Amino acid sequence: MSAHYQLKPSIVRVLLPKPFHAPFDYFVPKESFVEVGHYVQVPFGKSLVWGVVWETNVLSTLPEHQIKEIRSISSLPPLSPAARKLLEWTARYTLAPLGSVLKMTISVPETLKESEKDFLSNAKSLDIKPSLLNHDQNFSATALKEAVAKKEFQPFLLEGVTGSGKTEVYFEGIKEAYGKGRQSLILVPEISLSAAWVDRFIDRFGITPTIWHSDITPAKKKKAWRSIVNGEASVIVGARSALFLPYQNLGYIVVDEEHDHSYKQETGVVYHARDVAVMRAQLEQCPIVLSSATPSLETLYNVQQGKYKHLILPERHGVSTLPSVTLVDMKKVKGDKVIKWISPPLKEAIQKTLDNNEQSLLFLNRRGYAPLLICHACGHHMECPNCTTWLVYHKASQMMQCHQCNYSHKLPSHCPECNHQGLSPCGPGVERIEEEIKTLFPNARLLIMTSDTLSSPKKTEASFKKIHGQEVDIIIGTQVMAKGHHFPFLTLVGVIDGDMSLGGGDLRAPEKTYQLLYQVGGRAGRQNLPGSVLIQTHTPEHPVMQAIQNYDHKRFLDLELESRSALKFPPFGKLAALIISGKDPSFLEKYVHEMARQIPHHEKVQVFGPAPAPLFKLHHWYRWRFLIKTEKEIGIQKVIKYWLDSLSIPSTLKITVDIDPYSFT
DNA sequence: AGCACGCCGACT
DNA sequence: GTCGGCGTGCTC
Repeated sequence: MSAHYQLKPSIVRVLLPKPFHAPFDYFVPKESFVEVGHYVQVPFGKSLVWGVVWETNVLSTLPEHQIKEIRSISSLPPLSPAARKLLEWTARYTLAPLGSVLKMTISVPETLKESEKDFLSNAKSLDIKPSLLNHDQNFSATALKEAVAKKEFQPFLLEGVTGSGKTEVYFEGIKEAYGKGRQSLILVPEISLSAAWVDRFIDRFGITPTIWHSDITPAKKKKAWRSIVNGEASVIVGARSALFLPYQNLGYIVVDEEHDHSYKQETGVVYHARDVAVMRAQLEQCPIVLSSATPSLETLYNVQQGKYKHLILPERHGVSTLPSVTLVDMKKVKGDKVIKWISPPLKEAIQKTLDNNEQSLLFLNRRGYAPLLICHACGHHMECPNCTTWLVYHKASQMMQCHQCNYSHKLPSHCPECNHQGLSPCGPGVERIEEEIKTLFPNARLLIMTSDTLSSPKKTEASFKKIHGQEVDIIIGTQVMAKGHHFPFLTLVGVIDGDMSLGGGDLRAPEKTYQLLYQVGGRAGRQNLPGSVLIQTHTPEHPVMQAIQNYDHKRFLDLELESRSALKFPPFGKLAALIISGKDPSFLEKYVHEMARQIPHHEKVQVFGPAPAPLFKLHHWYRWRFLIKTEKEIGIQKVIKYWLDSLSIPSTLKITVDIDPYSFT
């Protein structure tokens, strides 16, 4: 319709970055023209909000006086069709409101203000050093470069042991995309976006990539967003949230450490960045590389199904070799009264490492001194008032702390229940290991690395400096130090409690344990020093322990696939969790049983529950859970939507849907 | 998500 | 008498 015949102002639908499932209707100002994808500012309630035009030439069902007019239109390039499709797919898949998904794209609304001027382009061209790739690396790199050049959707699994040079291989794809004038997106797990990674990138390409994660400064965020939307940024490195940015011409995606569980967003829009990344690549028609030493079961399955191409780097690049892995059977050493948490073989290995002037790392994924404190007299356990958890005893700070909600109070001198004096710690935390090490090796120089001691980038940097400067003999740490860092003089890794992450009825527990042990073990023996790993375990016969000892990832995955196949768990079926939470426990309990009466019945759908969630009380909220399992061909989202639509959910309760749950808390 | 409206408890 | 707690409902 031409403007000439238009009697009334046209109406468009504008999606707002707020938790609504549908866009809102607005008039287009006279003499103005908007297209789908344009960023527009509209009056909404009492304020002005930036949103995105989702539909044009709309016939509104609303009376005219209820429709307001668009206030301003941004001159920035519109959100691309691929990006819009990605948002719609994500909303459908996760059952999140479309507007909430858009919020991840419009994460810096201030930058849309018209007054914002682009700074003079400071984009520098890549200064690429020639790469020295071995035969296997070269083969893989060529495959990636060809796929980038063809600009077609193709997922790759790039698999190679720690130190095999995966990064150098996927860097080649960046080079190719850059040459074709297309953007590259490298997703990394939050913690591994370290200065070391960026330095490596700069060393190779001579420029600083555009960095994106949740805690860069607002000014940097604005600058990054703007350079991405106008196509100036050529290489973007970011955490999972970087996936929803408004790229103009994405030509290459890498998901580094693709098995890492931090890719799963657990709050707000519950999504798995690896899965969304594959969808984005498909919509953008570009290749995607999933890189890992310990690929996830899902990815391996997709390789087996022929959906992903498999690129393998079989050897460690250079001269270093993989560390030897020894299992220490704790059932056999238990009788020894001398032992607290460090077994004789581990003690011996630490001594040997000290004698060689090399470094040891003791890994225990538990902060504080003891996970629980019990009263001698009445057996009272100190519990968090907000959550269903024990308060962890932190000896250094003399505090009792909840690791779920951060509630804490001073260590009481008497039992709060019976006033008896004498509370005894149960189980170990890193502080307790430190205590034992101090008595065993009084002259060794220790360093504790947990989120408590590495609370700022400065402290983290100082710690790594100490390690590199060989000012430390024994490092005791939780998983914060398990990833991505190079410790050139570290030759021994001791895992205090190898079984720790195996319990808890979580279907991914064995896989998680394997990946964690592999990652931690991978810290040992880089450069020219051979490394060894000692894992203390009560279940040395467990397939996870056997696989770790023999580096037999393949056999382990086959076993896992077999057991998941038998139970029709993902990837052989679909799984979702529904968490219903509320502040009034009796009202909540009544309601979840009401919900149970509305459970949809279908031969290919199973619903388990309601059951109190594993963390029944969290941050003052009570929680119940349903698990939904369906056959593969069933749209699990539709089943859940049908169920939820049949209910009228009281506003005092909150329901969260988790498709493909990873965390079972 | 914000923000306003509205109905009950403890304060100058 | 009012200040303010948060339950409820609406936003084109």
